[in-house]
Amino acid sequence: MKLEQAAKQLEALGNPTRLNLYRTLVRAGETGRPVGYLQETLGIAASTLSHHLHRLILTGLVTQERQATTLICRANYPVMNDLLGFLADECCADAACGPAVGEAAA
Amino acid sequence: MKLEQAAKQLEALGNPTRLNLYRTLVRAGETGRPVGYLQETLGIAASTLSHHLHRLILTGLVTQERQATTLICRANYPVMNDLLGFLADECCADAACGPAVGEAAA
DNA sequence: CGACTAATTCGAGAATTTTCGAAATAGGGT
DNA sequence: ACCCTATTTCGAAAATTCTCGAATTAGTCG
Repeated sequence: MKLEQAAKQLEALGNPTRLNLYRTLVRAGETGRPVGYLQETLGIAASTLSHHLHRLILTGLVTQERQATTLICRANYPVMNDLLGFLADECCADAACGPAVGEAAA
Repeated sequence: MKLEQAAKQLEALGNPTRLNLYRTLVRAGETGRPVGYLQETLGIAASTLSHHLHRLILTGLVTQERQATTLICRANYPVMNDLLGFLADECCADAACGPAVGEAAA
């Protein structure tokens, strides 16, 4: 069920620490960021970061790739777009949303 | 701080029951839905619904308006769009997102 | 192979969330 | 004014989350 998955992803993003973490990765782009760098940047315990990272990975929002001794984390853009699509999905079905559907005129 | 607010809204949507509730309202559009209708549709205790509704209202995602004896609930589209904007914000700053930014070529 | 660094897992306590039923409140119509 | 229905608030139990430090695992480089 798609709703369950979307809820899991939203929940994953619905924590200040994790949202901050995720945004850092989104900004980093394809380059990604090593776990250690994130730990210093965010200023949280390594175990706490690992926990949050794990949650983001479980939902598919973040991926990891080994590069020598460090793990590079990256935002998974397609998954994010999917989620955005899900949210925007039924929106505008009744106007009052964006200026691109029915134009109910002002 | 915007991030805190976004996290609160995402957290509000990050619960299956609430996401379901919210989507129902999004689909309903400007018409909105009475609390009682939602309660029957979702099949949860009235007090539980009230609690979830309260959270969505606190974050600004949902609004209520009295209509005689019933309360009409509506999705707050502008707030949702704001949230979507926040998420999509720094995305695409590094390509790999949509087919419309940098085209880093394969 | 040995040692060193990077990161995760374990264990645990405090705080928050989720859910419900019962009781209280709110507002309107008769 | 009174009652009736719609909704919220109260109180409370079970489950989950968040955070940390200590110990462990993973993998690389010499």
